[in-house]
Amino acid sequence: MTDATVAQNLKVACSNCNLRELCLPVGFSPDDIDRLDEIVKNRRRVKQGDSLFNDGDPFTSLYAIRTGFFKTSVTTDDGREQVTGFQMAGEIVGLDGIVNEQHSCHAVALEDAEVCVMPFANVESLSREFPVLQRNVHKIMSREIVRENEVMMLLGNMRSEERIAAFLLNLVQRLHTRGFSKTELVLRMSREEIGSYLGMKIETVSRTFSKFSDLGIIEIKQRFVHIKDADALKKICNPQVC
Amino acid sequence: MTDATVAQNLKVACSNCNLRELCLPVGFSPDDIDRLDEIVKNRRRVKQGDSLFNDGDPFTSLYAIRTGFFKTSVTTDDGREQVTGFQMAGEIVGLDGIVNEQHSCHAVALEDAEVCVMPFANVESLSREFPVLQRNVHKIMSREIVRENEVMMLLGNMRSEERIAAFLLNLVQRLHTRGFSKTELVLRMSREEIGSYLGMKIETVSRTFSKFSDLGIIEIKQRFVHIKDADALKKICNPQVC
DNA sequence: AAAAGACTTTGATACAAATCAAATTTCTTT
DNA sequence: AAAGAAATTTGATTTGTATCAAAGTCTTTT
Repeated sequence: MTDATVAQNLKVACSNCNLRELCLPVGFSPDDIDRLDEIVKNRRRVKQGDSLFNDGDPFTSLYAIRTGFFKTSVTTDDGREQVTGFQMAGEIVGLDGIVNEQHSCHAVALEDAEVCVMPFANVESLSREFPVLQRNVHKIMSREIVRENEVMMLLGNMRSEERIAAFLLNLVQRLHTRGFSKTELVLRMSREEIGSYLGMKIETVSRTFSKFSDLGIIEIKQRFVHIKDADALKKICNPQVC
Repeated sequence: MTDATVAQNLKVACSNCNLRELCLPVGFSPDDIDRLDEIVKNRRRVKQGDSLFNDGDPFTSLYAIRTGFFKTSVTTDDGREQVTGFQMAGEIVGLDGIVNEQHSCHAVALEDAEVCVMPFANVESLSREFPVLQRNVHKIMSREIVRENEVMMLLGNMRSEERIAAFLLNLVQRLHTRGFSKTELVLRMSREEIGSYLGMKIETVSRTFSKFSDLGIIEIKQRFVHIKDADALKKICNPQVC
């Protein structure tokens, strides 16, 4: 362990982390709250473009994102990439590694990031002790399953305009939960990565953004997006109902 | 509780269930194995075409499939259905319900089925007591996340022939694990349901089967499939490598 | 500040799969 | 066993998105 890591350890404390409500359970009793800090071993910085873990890496820990933005992706043997998700502060990555004790996807930082390293052995032992933490871990995994169900619906049933609309609404909603604007956002990922996530080619992503812009639904300048008409986006996602 | 349910309770015993290795952890000590039986409250029969649970139903239990075959699906407000998976004996359904304490998908029996009802409260309390069970529950959820990642790859990146090839190989592999043939299977789902799962229309599913049949890769008669050339299917899934 | 490189947008064309349509086969009901 | 309904297959045509191509914009390097 380097001196830098040791120094960081002093700061590691879930008990007064401002993200706690996002990533850990509420309802811990005041007496037990300090025990929660055992869950995090240390923090780790990941530079933009670097991997937090790769397909095939041995699984040891889950990672709670403190700052920064990640993508996760799977790749075929012949080199095709499918982005499986974009993760932001307060979200957990690494759940894919539990089943085979090794990771089956890549997690790459899309901007400089810092994560809390939670050795899975700690997560499991504390979960046995604290039912509220156990329930939280189960909910996090279940949430991921439900999210992926929704992505399957996007990929299997929706046309490209619906996919982009749903994507923008989802991003801005999650950012809003974190205190950011309801209407403005900065895309941390490239058009290519958006396309990979949504099963579209880069040109189609670009054309769809342009179309929404022409229709006055959004303003878009590079990676900056202003959602001018969220209702229109909702209508596009869900044509019959709205 | 009806008399029928009571009678069934007498038979419910994970400790000598022939599916135990599929659905529950190995490595339980002989002393503890009986405790495992507490996890199942009772069994429930589900007729072909009936729902085990529906979107919106309150979540109380996970279900281990004893016999029969299920599909799970999500639906949009405007009525589009996306099949999210097909489940067979030894597999667990209901994980989607944990996060919001209500189900977000439907589970429908594709043939007469019987499931073990595992109240989630029991699963959680026994998990706290038995680390090997806790680990198993985590693995089951992680496996589902990894499976959905693979489906995202199918839907986002693969063409229809690749999807069908991967689908057939996956089904026959899971059946083989359960002691069935490596080369012959009976599809329990309609062409429509296959198409919904794979993001294809029924006509494309049919054409793709016909093409594989013409190429001598499979024989197909209605729902019966004989895989004559598994290597060819693997080659189709993964063109560069094989 | 110029040059090089990466990323994005826009246009023209091609193609895989969807849609529309009809025939065939299988299953269900009487 | 016949009639009707449902599911599946096959054919013809359309269409949404991919592909190919080129121009434009932004970022990084020298």
